[in-house]
Amino acid sequence: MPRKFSLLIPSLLNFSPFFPRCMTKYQNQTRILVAVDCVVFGFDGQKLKLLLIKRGIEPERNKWSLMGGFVEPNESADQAAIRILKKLTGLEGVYLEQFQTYSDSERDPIERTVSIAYFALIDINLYETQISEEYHPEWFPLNKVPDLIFDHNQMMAMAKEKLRYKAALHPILFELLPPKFTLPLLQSLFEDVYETSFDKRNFSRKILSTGLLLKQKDKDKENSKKGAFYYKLDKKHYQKNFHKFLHFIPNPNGLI
Amino acid sequence: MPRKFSLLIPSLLNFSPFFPRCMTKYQNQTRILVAVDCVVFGFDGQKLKLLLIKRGIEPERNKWSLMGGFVEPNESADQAAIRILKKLTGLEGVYLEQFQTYSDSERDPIERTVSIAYFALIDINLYETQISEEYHPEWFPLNKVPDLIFDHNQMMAMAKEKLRYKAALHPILFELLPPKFTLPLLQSLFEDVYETSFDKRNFSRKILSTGLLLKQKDKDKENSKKGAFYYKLDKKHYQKNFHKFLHFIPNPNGLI
DNA sequence: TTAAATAAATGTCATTTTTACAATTAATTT
DNA sequence: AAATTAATTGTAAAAATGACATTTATTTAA
Repeated sequence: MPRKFSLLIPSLLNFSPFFPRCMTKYQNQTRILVAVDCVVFGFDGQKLKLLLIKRGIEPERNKWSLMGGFVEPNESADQAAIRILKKLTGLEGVYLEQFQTYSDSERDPIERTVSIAYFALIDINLYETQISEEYHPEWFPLNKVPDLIFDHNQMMAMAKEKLRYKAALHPILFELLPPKFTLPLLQSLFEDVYETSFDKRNFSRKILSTGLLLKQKDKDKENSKKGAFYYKLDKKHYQKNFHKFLHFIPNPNGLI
Repeated sequence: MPRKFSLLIPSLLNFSPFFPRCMTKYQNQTRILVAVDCVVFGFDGQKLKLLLIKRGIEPERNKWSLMGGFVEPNESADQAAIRILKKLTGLEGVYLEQFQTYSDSERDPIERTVSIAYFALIDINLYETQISEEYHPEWFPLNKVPDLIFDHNQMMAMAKEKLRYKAALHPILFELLPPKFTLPLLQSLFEDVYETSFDKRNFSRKILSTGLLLKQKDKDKENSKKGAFYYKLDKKHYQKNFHKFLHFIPNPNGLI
């Protein structure tokens, strides 16, 4: 005969005014530290990069890690992730998505901690280094990410996988670009994310057929003689169609 | 100047043998109850259904809820979900997927609890009622699910969404069927999941083109005069191609 | 036994989407 | 004015999709 679930048995004793305040209402249950960790992606025009911080203290001194922190008493994990991301990058309103919760009982050697992992996509141009010098953050290209603490390697690998998966179907990679961008830049971003190359003609046809982009009248003249037209996201169309399957990568098998 | 993250500051005091055992190593942090909740799907041949349990005690007595329980000291959330699912259904080795962690500080009125939500797909034929009579479980068709406790309505809605999303791209709905099934049965499952109807010819062409199904020599004679051939999953092909995009639902927009 | 009824199985054509592939254009540099 | 560079654009074949009806196997009723 299985034990009843404790979830179903809150202690009625707690309603007594004489009951010590430090006792909580579900009895005989283990309370666990809950943290969030953020896998922060950025794109510098050449490579997809990850923002990491360096631990200044023991244990694991000088090892790199994802940016994280504990969930505080009156905030949700989403709010904690937003707070932590702001602390690291100075940015608010960035694309942030919860992708997996890590709960192995041994994952943090100091004390058991459940970590709710998020990935963030930021416009790297808006990132200002000085804001978080305290944490010695650095950007690493994905193929040069150092060994990370705890299970952060695994988190990073899964975040990358989720990014590839989602970007094949939904217009999330635009979150990594500045408000005005060119098609060649967009293509190089996709190519770096999927570690492959696409045919220019097919790529632009696919992208433009979504109707998400508005061609601008001015060009980027920095990167070529001819110059490439800028595009902007059609914000309304973008928000409306974000959750639709857009199939940016028609046949992503083998790439994901 | 922002405070340092506590994650980075484990207390060295803990290494002292004189330090009280009840103190933990990350100081001044709030520990929180961590639970898992399972959204259990089954298909009875007609309708997609959800397995719910009825609370026998206050508060929220007589209200329905998802099956859940606290994560225990030496288990991961995955292990907790497996344990709880076995307690409810008697089944092991079922398809189980973590889909979202709910952490609103007010989500459980008794005491703050973070819940890691899973959805499970089971072959309803293997489910044996008597195993968990303790919880008064019942199957509900998706359109007749009663009001649930806490944020379980939200969990259920998101689980349904994730199921639809994933089933459009990957062969997960087979997990709801017995080892031998007919194409008409499979189609009625897809139709119920997406609340729509598909053309028989196009549906079977699409399904068979994946190469996942092996036609059997015998027929199901229960549901029609002519009888419909049984199919089985090609296990090797299934495992190999599970994560590929198979596009079962070619244009799922509007359905998801 | 024959006919009627039922649901399963199957095929084709038009349309759309995808893939593969190369020439032209705009601007700068020599 | 010619050469260079990278952006822009088009087309045809192949594959996938969507729309649509007839044939087949079997049981039941006449």
